[in-house]
Amino acid sequence: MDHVDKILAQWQKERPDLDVAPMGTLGRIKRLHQSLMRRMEQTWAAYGLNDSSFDVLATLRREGPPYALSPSDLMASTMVTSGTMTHRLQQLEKAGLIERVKNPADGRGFLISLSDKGFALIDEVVAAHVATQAELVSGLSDEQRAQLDALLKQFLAEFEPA
Amino acid sequence: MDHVDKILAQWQKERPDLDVAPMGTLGRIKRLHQSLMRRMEQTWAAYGLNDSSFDVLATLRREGPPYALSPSDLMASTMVTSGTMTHRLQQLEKAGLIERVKNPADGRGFLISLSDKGFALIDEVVAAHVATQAELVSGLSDEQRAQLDALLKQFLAEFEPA
DNA sequence: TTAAAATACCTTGATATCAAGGTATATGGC
DNA sequence: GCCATATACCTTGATATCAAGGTATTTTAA
Repeated sequence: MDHVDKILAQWQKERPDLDVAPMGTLGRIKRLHQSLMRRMEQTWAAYGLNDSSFDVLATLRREGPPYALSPSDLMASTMVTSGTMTHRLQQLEKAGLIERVKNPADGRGFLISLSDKGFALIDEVVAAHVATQAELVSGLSDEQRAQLDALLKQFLAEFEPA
Repeated sequence: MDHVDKILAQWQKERPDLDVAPMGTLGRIKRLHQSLMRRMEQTWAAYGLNDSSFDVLATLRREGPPYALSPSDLMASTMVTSGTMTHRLQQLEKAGLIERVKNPADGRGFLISLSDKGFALIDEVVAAHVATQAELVSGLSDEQRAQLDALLKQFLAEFEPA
């Protein structure tokens, strides 16, 4: 009988005409997401980053050499709008973590690349981030996590078709 | 090989020293949350609401008669800060969906209650919301959903101790 | 009784986000 | 070659959120 179960019981009593079982699943995903994000934010904050800035730097880093993508590529990878990406890039450029160069192949666009400082920072932060994540999932056994992965993957496939 | 698998493969190549398995689990929760919220927002928007306003109205509605709670109770139920709740209540009051009365038992505080209009609206919206949720989980069988529920519940228990 | 501490809620200032629309450049059909 | 359309990115305006701090009231305890 956790918090979500209590909410479902309240609805059951007030609106017995509704089948609120799916609300339990989606409610737990929402609350879990919130708790997980809050913990991960702490790690990022320790290095002067947040979800947004980590997201961009990590996307560039894991891309491999030459650690550069266009703003459009970054928008697609991180699932944010162009206005949001513009804002993120301004902050990161101001912090000296990325550099932008005119795209030689397309006069309309730019390429965003990790600065040396940005590369060094993200390489350090991602290690701390992975450690935080390991701690966060430690409440599940390896087998349970594998089972959860499989279910989440199928669920997600509905919304991110290959 | 979904989007998250591709991200893990990139990290595997770039940083083979890190165990990124937990990142898969947490990444799928994040992306799933984002997709699910976007779809639910559409339903709320059709009734002039959003996540925030639905959250408050639904909390009051499922509480049962007299459909009233203090701002502090609402903050605890919805896991937001006092500033956020103040803002939400201002919007809802402006829209005529809630009413606030001085708490007779505690001169420092208020009680927030559903207006007739607010009650009628949330009763209609929650039905549409539940239908949306049923649609969202339709990609999983009942058995898979039950299995997912159990794993999410255990996972969440780590962060929301009874 | 009364002063200190706790509580309830609001205000302020900063950041992140999105939707809609704007400007510059590239591309494709004629 | 040239114009219509598409693309790439930025700007604007609005909303949501939080952290930190403020004011009023209640509770605690000397």
